[in-house]
Amino acid sequence: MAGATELSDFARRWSRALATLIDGRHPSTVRAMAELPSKSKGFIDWYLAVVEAANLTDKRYGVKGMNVWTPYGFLARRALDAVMVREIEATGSQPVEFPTLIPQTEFQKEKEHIKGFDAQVYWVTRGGATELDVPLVLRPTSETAMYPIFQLWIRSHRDLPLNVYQIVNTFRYETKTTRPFLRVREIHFFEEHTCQVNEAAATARVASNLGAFRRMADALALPYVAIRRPDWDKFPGAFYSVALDIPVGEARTLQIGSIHHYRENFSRPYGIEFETADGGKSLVHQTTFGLSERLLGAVVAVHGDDRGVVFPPAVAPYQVVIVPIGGKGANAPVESAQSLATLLRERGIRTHVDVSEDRPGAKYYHWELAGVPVRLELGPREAEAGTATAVDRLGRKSVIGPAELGAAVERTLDEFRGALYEKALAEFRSAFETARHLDDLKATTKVRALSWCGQESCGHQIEQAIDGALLGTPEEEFPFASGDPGPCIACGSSSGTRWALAGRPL
RNA sequence: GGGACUGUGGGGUAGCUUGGUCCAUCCUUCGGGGUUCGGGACUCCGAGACGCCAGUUCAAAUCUGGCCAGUCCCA
Repeated sequence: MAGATELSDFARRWSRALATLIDGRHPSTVRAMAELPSKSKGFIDWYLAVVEAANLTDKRYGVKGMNVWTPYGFLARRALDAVMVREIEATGSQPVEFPTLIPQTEFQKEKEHIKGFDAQVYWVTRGGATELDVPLVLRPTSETAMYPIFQLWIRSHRDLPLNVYQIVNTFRYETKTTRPFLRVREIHFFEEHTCQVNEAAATARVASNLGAFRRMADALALPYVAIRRPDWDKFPGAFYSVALDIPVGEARTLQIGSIHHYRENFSRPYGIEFETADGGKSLVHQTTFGLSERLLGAVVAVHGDDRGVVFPPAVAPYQVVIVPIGGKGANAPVESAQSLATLLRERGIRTHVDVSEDRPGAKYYHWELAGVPVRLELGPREAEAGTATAVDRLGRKSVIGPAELGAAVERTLDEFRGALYEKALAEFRSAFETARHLDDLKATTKVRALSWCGQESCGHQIEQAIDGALLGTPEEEFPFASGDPGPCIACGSSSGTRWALAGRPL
């Protein structure tokens, strides 16, 4: 009984939310207004409150790790998808979509891979009342779905490279605590899979992916570090893995993406072979590149503040909100606001006019919580003069117009993205510190750059000391890891040492 | 997998120790009216909850058991 009531209430709420989207009223509802905890006082409490208060997600769905994408959250996700699609297609990748279910027989072909995922796959074992002869896996990732087909698609070196990606939902039975966007059981997953003619070409594809990610992260104003994971922490079945990590919250790190070089590890069991130019046979070398809604969580975690979410323009559901202001006998200039919105939309700027009954101050708080990059205030006199007051989400105020309003708004958005990046970069830099002794790692509040000889036993000593993980060795230039690293922090040996990073993954 | 804890309107809570004063408190939210509008206005009216099932009892939000859901710690 209670269940039925909840469901209809739920349905009512969301049909109302969708209606507000369509008719241009608030798509998000401010919840827990006065009770946003402070980000500095407890990162995870703040994070959970913010994603709900800004109405990016509804986590009341009754299955652990599976949350509802609200209209507002979905718009952000769609914008994020657009960034990923734009950048990956710019590197010559094409969209595909493979089925959700994978036969056990295919899933088992690469033995490291299955060992790595066995504990966290969902199984489909029945169709109706019939037990399936071959149980089906709900894809945790799509190697084993795609590669039998790649084997059919690829016959000659002229079929290479094969660069394809898909954005689909994948499933992992997480046993740890789940968090909206950061750790979920139904993952909104971007995965590129490529087949290359040889190892060097695959290595070049990894580099190309790093470039694509650089551009995605720029759009999101997210500083990050690319790290080659130690052997014991690479993707199951990979030759090597490069992770994209950011520091987050209280001395934690978050992996926001990964790029893997498989060499022939999968093409061998799946028989992905081609005829070379000289008539021989050769196995393809494969790579993958994975991202997810964690990027959205990272955007919230990195840019958000005590007032709420802060969206970089690229993923903001609304890039500009116009607040018409009346008073002292004058009506709010709604018409002017609407025509300004039309002008901005014609330039491709996602614009919303807030014509709700709230007072202006309440609207400001609302849209700040929702993370809108730029607010345009439009009073009666401004409407007459053709100007507007622009305030960005970092609180920087300027008067724009009367000429070139559209261009001025574009510039404001762009400068906002730049300022957001600078702010994030300053915090990013202060999250790292060099460590010279194992003792430096104890109770650290920083991600540590340190010297490591490459031996696994030393790696584990480091992990124990920091109560976290040896993240690996920087794959790209990194300010805290340049010059001679000195002797290994664990064994003191000076031979073969490299800079490495250690931290505590969230 | 082992252990601990927690479930009260949409969100956050008071009440639980010591059963009755509770047709359940306060804040927020939601619907409606008036008034207001350059940083969370005010006011009036209205809506909305004891996770589920059993048990103890004259009487259960409160005690007991089971289930479900969630959180944290350990492996």
